[in-house]
Amino acid sequence: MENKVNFMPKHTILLVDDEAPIRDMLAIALEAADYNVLQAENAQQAHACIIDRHPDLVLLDWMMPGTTGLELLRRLKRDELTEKIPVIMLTAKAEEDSKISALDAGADDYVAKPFSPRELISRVKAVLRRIGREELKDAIIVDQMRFDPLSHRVSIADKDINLGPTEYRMLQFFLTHQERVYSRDQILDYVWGGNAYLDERTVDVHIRRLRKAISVAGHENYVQTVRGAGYRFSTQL
Amino acid sequence: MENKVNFMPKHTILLVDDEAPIRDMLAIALEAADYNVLQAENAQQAHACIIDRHPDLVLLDWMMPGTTGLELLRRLKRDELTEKIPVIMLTAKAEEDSKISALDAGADDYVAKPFSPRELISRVKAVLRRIGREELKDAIIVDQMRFDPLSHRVSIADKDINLGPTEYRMLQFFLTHQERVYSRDQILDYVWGGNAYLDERTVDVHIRRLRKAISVAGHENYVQTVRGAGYRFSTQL
DNA sequence: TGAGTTCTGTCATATTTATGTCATATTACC
DNA sequence: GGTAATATGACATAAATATGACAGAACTCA
Repeated sequence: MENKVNFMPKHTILLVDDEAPIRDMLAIALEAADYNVLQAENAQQAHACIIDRHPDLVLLDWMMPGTTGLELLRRLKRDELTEKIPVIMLTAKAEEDSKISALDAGADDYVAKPFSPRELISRVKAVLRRIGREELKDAIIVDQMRFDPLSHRVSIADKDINLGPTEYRMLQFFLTHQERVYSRDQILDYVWGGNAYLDERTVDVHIRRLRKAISVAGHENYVQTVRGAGYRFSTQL
Repeated sequence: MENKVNFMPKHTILLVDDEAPIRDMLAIALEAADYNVLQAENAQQAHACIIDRHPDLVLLDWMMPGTTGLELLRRLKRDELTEKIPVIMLTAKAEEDSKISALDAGADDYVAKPFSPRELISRVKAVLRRIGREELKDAIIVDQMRFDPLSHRVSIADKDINLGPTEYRMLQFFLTHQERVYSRDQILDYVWGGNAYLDERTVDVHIRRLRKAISVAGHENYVQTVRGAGYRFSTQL
């Protein structure tokens, strides 16, 4: 059955396990559940990948040669850049010890092998749901503009604004990353997701569409062009 | 002879315990008290069952091999989908510790073994009464529409509306979760129950059926399409 | 039991809306 | 004024959603 996804951000999941067959098996299951899957076979690769690609969730094997999963987990939670990325630990046995240390170290959940792909996916879903909830809960208000992720509504001066999906994501990105310039490249990465190979000029067009849409009471001026560098959302005009 | 249910639907109770004899004993008692009983012998089964069948209440044994009852309880309370399902913990000893952790973790009540079936059932009743009162029983009124779960009736402008079972559940879901977008996936989860392998487009069709059914005095406009995200029930047009 | 009815999920098709690219205009900066 | 960067409008195409039809399940009621 073709399960076409609507075009909401496919979630990206990084799978870290030293055994290739297990990785492949899980990757297939996850892809069937419509996630983007990245793979790493050791902690170094995994760390690089996390920095690089910002996966939405990490599935981390407990036992690995070299740096163990637990150490990687600790490292992730120590770094501000990565601490928010949810991690599900995969443990070989239902050892009380590992469970406790994993949760202590900040894992969001753990799954004891052997587990069924279905169970894993329902855990993944649950964690993403929970994280998503915490992150996007609050409405963001700037001047007269109200951005409400829960109801997926944007209004300015109490009047609803109609945004296309891309403009919506773009605005959300800007609102959560104000006062900072982003290159077209970065914007493509964040708003379109890592693997979109698009013309950089496309960003310009969507910037224009966004500006047009929020042109009420001068709110378009918050989306600022930074010549030679990119764009910035700033309340300082 | 089928004993026709009076207008109150039977409550469904999930019984989680690793010892089959105890499960059977309790199941008999609960069925005698006119509940539907589901059973699970470990946390995994239980979790799948909860996602799948949405029981009205869970009776959860404290000690089980593998994932313990407490962990399952925590997991349930962390996930929005399941956090509202009331849980009564069953513990082997009247340890103050477990009592406290259980209630801390969000259990609704606590019964120490050994207990009499009668006692258990009165606890179950009490919890259901409490929860039920908070949740299900009041009619919901939106504009001219009246949704009455007790009589299982929906009317608009005093005229009865005919809904299929799925549309009824969908409307109930929307009415209890207004002003918020839900993806097709989430709607499938909530309205159909966890593991329905259905095409996402099916949601569209039922949305259309629901809209058609409530197309009186413009009430269909409250069911709103949010392009790229899902659907929303909102009284703000 | 079986005929009649309602309900469901899936398709194929229509309709609406969004996307990305271009060609061209405009702007900022030297 | 010249040049490179950005803005803008138009447009073909792609994508998402709406709709109508249909066949098989499930349910009703003799």
